[in-house]
Amino acid sequence: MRSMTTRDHIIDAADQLFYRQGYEHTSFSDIADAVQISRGNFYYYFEAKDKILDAVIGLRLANTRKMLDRWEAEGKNPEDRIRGFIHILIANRAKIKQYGCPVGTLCTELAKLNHASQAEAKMLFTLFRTWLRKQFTLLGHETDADALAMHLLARSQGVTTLATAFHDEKFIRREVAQMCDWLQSYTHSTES
Amino acid sequence: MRSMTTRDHIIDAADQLFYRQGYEHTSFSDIADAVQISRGNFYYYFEAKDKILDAVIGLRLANTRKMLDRWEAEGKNPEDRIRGFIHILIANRAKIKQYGCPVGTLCTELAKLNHASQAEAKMLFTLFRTWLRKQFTLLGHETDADALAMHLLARSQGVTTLATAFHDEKFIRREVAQMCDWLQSYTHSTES
DNA sequence: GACGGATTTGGACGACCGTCCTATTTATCA
DNA sequence: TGATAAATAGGACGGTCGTCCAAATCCGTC
Repeated sequence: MRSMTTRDHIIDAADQLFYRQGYEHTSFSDIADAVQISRGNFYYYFEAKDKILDAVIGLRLANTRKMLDRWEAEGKNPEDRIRGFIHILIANRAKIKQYGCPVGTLCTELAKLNHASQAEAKMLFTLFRTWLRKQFTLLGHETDADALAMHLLARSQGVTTLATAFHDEKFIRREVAQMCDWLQSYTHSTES
Repeated sequence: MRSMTTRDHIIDAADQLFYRQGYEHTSFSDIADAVQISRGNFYYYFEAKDKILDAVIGLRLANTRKMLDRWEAEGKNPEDRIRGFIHILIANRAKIKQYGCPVGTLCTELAKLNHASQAEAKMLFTLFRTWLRKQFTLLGHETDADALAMHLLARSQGVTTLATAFHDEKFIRREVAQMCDWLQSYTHSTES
């Protein structure tokens, strides 16, 4: 269907604009300009702005799930997979320096707007949390797997916030190395 | 001067509203309602919205400096002082759960708006960074004092982001305890 | 009590917002 | 090809935004 294509284009454009400019600061005109459709045509696909946000979150959830599944398939062992997670900071360092983490910044913005879709956005975090918890469980840390997952998530989030504020790429690399060390010490300390 | 009082009231109200709702999402009407003045009176004190933001940042800078000076005077030793920094997470846990960190969220928002006052907002982070660096230097970690300061800042920021997303107070306490452990291991490992 | 500057008021302004509506174009298929 | 539906265009709408301004009010001073 061609309509699906247009709809997807809208969601894609909104996804990027919400990330770069924030949800509220992005207007219909911004999205319409990016997709090259008229502003009015918009309501043929979405009845309100909130619905686009929900669609964008849905897209991100789907993409995140796909990515985590891929990591699950490609990573040789839990340690490698977690290291893969840590390294998104480096892979996305350019965008992170400019706009921060797409998940963290969206959740923070929605919290300030007291927006109805906070729960859906939080689900993005939950996806990573659950996945990381699983990896730590596989590493033999059943009892504190969730705490370790949250700890790693927090470390990553903190790095993105400061990297954005200071536009510091070396800082990202340094912290990533430290997180990998932390991970390694954790995986080996229980092996011995 | 009575005019100073009104001006200060405006800045105070804007400070709180910017924190709770975000800068862009806060309108002149919101501030005027909070201060109980007419919307038009606003421009007698500030020629544009940007100027209020600058004033708010200036207020936060002054308050932060005062706080850091107080910590400097009250803390018995560098370790105690850093522990004091870590514990703001617990002292402000209620607000953090709702709105995140005032510094981090402002910097992130301004980055997305590509706002001219990004540098001033970043200075808030620099204040903490410099202060922490000094404490770590006093602890005998001259060479990596700045890296340790940034590390601790990042850890704190990450905790605030996740605490806001998950509204989890226990998580804050757990991470604070961990950060204190981390600090302690750092202070004692070089003493021996 | 009258003057004059400081302060405050409330509304006007243009611009943009999200939303909605009605033509018009495009595609589908009997 | 003509009828029908899907898709698009573009402007109208009410509201709110930041901004500006002229009039009204306050208040210390002579």
